[in-house]
Amino acid sequence: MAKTDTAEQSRSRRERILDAAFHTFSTKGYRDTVVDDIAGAAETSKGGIYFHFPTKEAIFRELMITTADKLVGKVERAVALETEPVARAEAAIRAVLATFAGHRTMARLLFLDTIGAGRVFQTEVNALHERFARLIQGYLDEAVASGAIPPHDTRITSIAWFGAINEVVGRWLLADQAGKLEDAYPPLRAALLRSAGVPEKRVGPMPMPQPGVEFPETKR
Amino acid sequence: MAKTDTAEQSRSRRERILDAAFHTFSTKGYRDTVVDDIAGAAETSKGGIYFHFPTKEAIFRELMITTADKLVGKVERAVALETEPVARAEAAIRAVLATFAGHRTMARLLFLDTIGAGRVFQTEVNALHERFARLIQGYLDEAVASGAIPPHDTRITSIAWFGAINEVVGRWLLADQAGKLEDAYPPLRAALLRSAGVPEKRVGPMPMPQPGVEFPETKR
Amino acid sequence: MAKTDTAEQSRSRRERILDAAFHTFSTKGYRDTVVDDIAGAAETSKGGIYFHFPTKEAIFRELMITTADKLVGKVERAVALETEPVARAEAAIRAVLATFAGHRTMARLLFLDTIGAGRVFQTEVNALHERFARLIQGYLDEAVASGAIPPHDTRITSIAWFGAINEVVGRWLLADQAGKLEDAYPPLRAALLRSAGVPEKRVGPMPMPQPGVEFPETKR
Amino acid sequence: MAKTDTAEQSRSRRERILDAAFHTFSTKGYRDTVVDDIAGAAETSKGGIYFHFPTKEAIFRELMITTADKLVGKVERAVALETEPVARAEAAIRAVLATFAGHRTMARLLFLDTIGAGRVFQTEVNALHERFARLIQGYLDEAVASGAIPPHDTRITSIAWFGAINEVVGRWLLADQAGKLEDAYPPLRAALLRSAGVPEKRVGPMPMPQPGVEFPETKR
DNA sequence: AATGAATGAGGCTTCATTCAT
DNA sequence: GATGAATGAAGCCTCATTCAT
Repeated sequence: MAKTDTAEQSRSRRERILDAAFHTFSTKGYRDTVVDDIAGAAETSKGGIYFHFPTKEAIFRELMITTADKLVGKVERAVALETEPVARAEAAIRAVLATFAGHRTMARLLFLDTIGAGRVFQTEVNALHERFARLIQGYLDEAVASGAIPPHDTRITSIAWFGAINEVVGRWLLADQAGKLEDAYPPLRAALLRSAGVPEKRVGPMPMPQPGVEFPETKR
Repeated sequence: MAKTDTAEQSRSRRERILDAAFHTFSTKGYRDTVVDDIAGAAETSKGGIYFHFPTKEAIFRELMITTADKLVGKVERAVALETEPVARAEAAIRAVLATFAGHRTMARLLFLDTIGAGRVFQTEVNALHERFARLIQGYLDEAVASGAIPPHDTRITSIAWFGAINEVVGRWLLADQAGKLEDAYPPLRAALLRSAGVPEKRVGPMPMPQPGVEFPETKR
Repeated sequence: MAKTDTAEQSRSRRERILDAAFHTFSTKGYRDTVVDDIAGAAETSKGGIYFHFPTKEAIFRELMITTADKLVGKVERAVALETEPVARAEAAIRAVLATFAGHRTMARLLFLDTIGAGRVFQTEVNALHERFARLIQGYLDEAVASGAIPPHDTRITSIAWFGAINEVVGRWLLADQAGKLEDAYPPLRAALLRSAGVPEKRVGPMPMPQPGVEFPETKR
Repeated sequence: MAKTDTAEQSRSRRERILDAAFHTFSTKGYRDTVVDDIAGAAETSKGGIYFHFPTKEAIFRELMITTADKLVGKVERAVALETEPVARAEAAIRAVLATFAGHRTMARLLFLDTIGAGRVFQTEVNALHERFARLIQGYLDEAVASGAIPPHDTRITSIAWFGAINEVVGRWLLADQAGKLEDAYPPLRAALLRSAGVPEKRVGPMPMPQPGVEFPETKR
C-alpha cells in the first residue's frame, strides 16, 4: 500500500530544494533568482522552502559551502594518489580543471556569481578563496619541505595560483562556445609550476598554443 | 568666457554625479547602491541624475570604462619608460599594483563589484578582463619576439597573469587591515616572470616572505 | 466543505479587488486611479493586488470584458423574449438604456473612460465598439430578412445606432443632475427605428419633447 | 541685412508651438505626449513653451477650441450655401465627413483622444459635444419650422446624429486600412435624414452596401 | 509539514513645472 | 524672450518574508 513515499521523499524535500536552488542560482545568479523560482524547480511551495531554510541567503550559503567541500574533496583524493611533491601539485591543478569541466554549473556557482550576490557575501566569498589558497599553499609548502622547489613566499604564490586558475576557468565559462577546458591544462600547468620554481627539466618543454585550442572570443 | 559658463556648470555637475556614484558603488556595491544615495552624495536630486544619465546602469557602465581607461593609461605610460622587454613587463605589474594601492576605491569598483552587478554586466566585465589580458599578452608577445622569453602559449599565460594579479589585489582589498599592497610586488613579480619563462638569473633570488608582510586574515 | 475554504477565500478576495477597481476606475478614470486606491478600496495591500493580477492594465482589461459581457447578456435575454423583428430591436435599445440607468458606474467604465486609458487600450475599445455594433447589426439583418425593414447597408446603420445610443448615454452621464435616462427612450427609439427604415405606422407618433425631460445643462 | 527674421518668426513661435502640439497630441495622445516632444517638434525649448503657455493642459485646451472652431466654420459655410432645410442638413453632414476625411489628424485630436486626456477634460469634451449637438439641433429646428420635417424632440435627435457621425468617423480612424470616409456618406445620410422624419421620397432609395466600401476590420 | 495568499518596504524611472543665466 | 538644467512628487511593480489554514 506504500505509495512512492520512500524513494521519492527520502532524498528529502530539503535536498530537492538544495538541488533546485543550485541549478537556479547557477543559471540566473543570486539576485536574479526569485524564491519562487526555487520553489518551482523544487516542486514545492514558497512556504515549504521557508520551513527548511530561514532565508534565501542561507540556502546560498549552504550551497557554497557544500559545493566547495565537494571540490576540495575531489582535489584531496586526486592528490592522495600521488607521492612525489610536484606530481601532487599537478594532480591538484588537473583535478580542479577536470571537475569544473565536468560541472559547468558548479563552476558558475562558485566562481562567477559569488560576488554578484552583493556585499552580503563578500565575507563568505573571501573565506572561500582563502580556503582554496591555503589548500594550494599546503601543497607548495610540502614541495618546499621536500626540496622539490626552492623556499619562497608560498603565500603569494598560492594566491597567484588560485587567481590564475580561477581566471582561466572564468574565461572558459564566459566564452560563448568554449573549447575544452582540459586543453588549457598543459600551458597553465607549465606556467604555474614554473612560477613556483619547479626546475625547467621537471616542467618539460614549453607547450605551444595549439591551433583551435585557445578559447574563442566571447561574442555577445 | 561668459558663454561656456552654463556648459561648464553642466559638465561639472555631471562630473560630480560620476564622482559620487564612483564612491558609492565602490563602497556599497552596485545593487546595494540606491539612486538616492548617489543623488545625496552628489548633492543633487534624483531627477538631476536622470537628466545626465538615462539609467543607473549607464552610470555604472561609464564608470567602469573610464576607470579602466585610467588604469590602462597608467600602465602604458609606465611601460613606455622602459625598453628592455622584461623590464616593460615588470613595469606593467608594478604600475597596476601601485595604482590600486593608491586608489583602493578604484580597485573596489573594478575588481570586486564587477560581477556583483548581476547578469546584466557579465558581458561588460568579461570585456574588461579580456582587455587587460590582451594588454598583458601584448607585452609577453613582445618579449617572445625579442627572445627574452621562450615562445609559448602567451594567451593562457596572460590570462593567468591577470588572474593572479587580480586575486592578489582582491585579497588585499578584502583583508581587514591589509599591509601595504606594494609588499606583494617582489614575490608576485618573481612568480609571474618565472611563469612566463624568464631566465632564473634575470628573475633574481627567490624573495622570501617577510615577517608581517603577508596579508592579515580577514576578520569579519 | 472545509477544502474549498481557501480557494473560496482567494476567489472572494479577487472579486473584492475587481469590485474595488471597478468602482475606482469608474470614478476617477484609469490614469487617475492609482494602484493604491484600488488596494485601499479593496482593503488589501498593493502586493495583494499584484498577487491576483499581473498589472494594473490587466485589471482594467478584465473589467471591460466582463462588464461588456454582462451588458450583452442582458440585451440578449431581453431580445429573446420578443419574436417580432422590430420588437426585438426595440427590446435591445430598451435593455441598454435600462441597464445603464440602473448602473451608472457601469456606463462610466464602459463608455467614458474607455479611451481615456490611453493608446494602450485603443484596440480593446475598438473591439468593444465593434462587438456591440455587430450585435445590433445581427438584429437589423434579421429584420431585413423577415421583411420588416427594407434591405440596406446595415453595417453603417448599426454603427450609427451604437454611436447614437452611446452619445445619449454619455450626455446623461456627464449631465450634472441628469433626469431619468429612460425618458430618452421614446424619442431615441423613434429616431433609430426610423433610421433603419421601419414604416411610419409601426414607429408610431413622433414623440414630443416633454418639459423637464431633456437633460439639464452640465454645470461644471 | 535682415536675416530670415520676418517670415520665419512672424508666424510667431507661439503658432509653431501650437502646430507642433497639435501634431504630437494627435499622434501620441495627450497623456503620452511629453512637453519635450512638443518642444522638439516646435524646435524650441521646454522653457520656451512655458513662456507662451502656462501649462500643458492649456495648450491642449486651446487646441481643442480652435480646432472645433475651424470645423464649425467649415460646416457653417457649407450650410450657408444651401437654402432648402433638408439640403442644409445634408450639407452639414457632408462637410463634417469631408473635413475629417481631409484632416485625419484633426479627427484624431477632437474625437479620439479627447477623453483620453483624463478626468480633467471631461468638462471640455462635454462642452465640445454639446456645441456640435446644438449646431445640429439648430438646423433640425429650422427644418421643423419650415415644415420639412415633423416637429419632435430635436434635442435627442441631434444628440443621436452627433453620436452617429462621431462613431462612424471613429471607426474609420481606428480601422487599419480604412476605405474612403466619403463612402460612408450615402448610407449615413439616409439613416440620419430618415431618423429625423424626412419623407421617404426626399431621402431617396435605400443605398445598398457597396462591396469593398465597408470599413475593413481592425487588424491589430 | 506544506500551501499559497498577503504584506509592505522600497526600487527605478518619468515628467510637469520652475528657475538661474 | 529663450534655454536647458534641476527639482521632487508620484507611479508601477518586485520580492523576501510572514501567516492563517
